[in-house]
Amino acid sequence: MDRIALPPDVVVRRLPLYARSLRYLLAEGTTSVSSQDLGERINVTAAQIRKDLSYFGEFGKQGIGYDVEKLLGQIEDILGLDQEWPVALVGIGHLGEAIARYEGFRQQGIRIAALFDNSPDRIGSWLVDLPVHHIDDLNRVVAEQKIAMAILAVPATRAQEVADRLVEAGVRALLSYAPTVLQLPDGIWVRYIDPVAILHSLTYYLARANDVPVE
Amino acid sequence: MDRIALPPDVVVRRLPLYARSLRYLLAEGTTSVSSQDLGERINVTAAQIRKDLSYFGEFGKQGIGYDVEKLLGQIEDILGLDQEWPVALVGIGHLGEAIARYEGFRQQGIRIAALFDNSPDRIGSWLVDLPVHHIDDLNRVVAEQKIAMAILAVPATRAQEVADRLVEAGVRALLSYAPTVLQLPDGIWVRYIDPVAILHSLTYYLARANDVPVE
DNA sequence: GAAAGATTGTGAAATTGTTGACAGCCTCAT
DNA sequence: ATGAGGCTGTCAACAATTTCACAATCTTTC
Repeated sequence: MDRIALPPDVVVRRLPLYARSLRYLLAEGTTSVSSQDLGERINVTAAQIRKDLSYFGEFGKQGIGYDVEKLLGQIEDILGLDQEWPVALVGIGHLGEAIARYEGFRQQGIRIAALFDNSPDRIGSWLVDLPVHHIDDLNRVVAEQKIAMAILAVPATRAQEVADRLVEAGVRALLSYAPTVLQLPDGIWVRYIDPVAILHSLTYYLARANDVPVE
Repeated sequence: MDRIALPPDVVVRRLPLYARSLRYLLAEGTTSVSSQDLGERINVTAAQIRKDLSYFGEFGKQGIGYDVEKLLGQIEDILGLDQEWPVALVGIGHLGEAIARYEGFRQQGIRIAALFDNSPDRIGSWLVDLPVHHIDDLNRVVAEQKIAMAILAVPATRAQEVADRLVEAGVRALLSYAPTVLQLPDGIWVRYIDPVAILHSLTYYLARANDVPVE
């Protein structure tokens, strides 16, 4: 059986950017786009786009390019965005609240489906039409709602413990905002969002900008 | 003149993680650590840590490892964290507010120094001891406070325009939360935080988890 | 309906990043 | 003092990723 090579993770991470750009193109009424044009919009080379897509099949037409709507649909299918994904949000502080209120998820196949916290002050309160559950209800709610993905917005000190409980409850993919690296079993996917680390990597270049004259 | 190779950007991005882990070790009272131990904490191989550090000098002792406090100080110096960096925050919606209120920045050399928005409702109001400026005051405030870095928390539709104005005002590094790729001149550093894109890359694996049996 | 122009998909080459492996050094125990 | 054990820094091998470059194919024009 002739199996195509599995796409590397870097490629999988770029697909959502392609999809996003195609959505903008579609909204602008553009019906067709070349790898060149698409690449210029997102600062990626045309060859890279073509190569990336080639991991999944053939989507373009020689001499023409890609049909925007069709390619978007195909990438969304690849990403599993033909269905809506219910997501648990754990940690309802300032950040958790901002995440819960963010409109951008729902429009893109992600539905914040359940909120959790451990503070008695917050449990039982409502936020954007959802009740805040105690974290002890994780197993039940995750099972009931068939939740496979979670967002962690808890303090670093609690992150590992919460992650363990999420995994035990059956969650298989995590997006953590906590500034700590989680130790998780195989088969669980994690990504991190860490603005402090990002800013620290930027200060490196700013601090050195004066040292390194353009020669 | 014997110049050492410039560190690749991947390496610069990892330094803040090393620094963060060293801070935890320091807080735990650990005085010395090997590349092996450090690596296990953050899921990075020992060889990678040693190689990464080698771009910047020699910091360890054979047979012993690294002095936690000293290495932390050295990495912070490399990253330019021996000084405090004032940062402009543009866009004071739910997200901007959560960012402004986040305590994690200040403790790590990043000071949210000025807030900007364009909504008359918000301008003039105060948030964590800072007034919200109109975005037209960008040039003045950025110059006055010697701001070199900014966080964008504006809608995607406004992001390019705001980024252009920031660059014109003299900002040289940007962290954008807007789901769009910015076009900026050379010499300006940008990083993106895009939770939707991240979740979409995770749905790929979840959607395929059933297809791909572990063989 | 033939030629010109555009653009894909893809092997091969080039580049970039990671890991292996070990000489050399340092400390501690005897 | 000397030997054993532990660990760094680095060169070289390896792996992953990106880019090149071009045959194949489609559309448009004349």
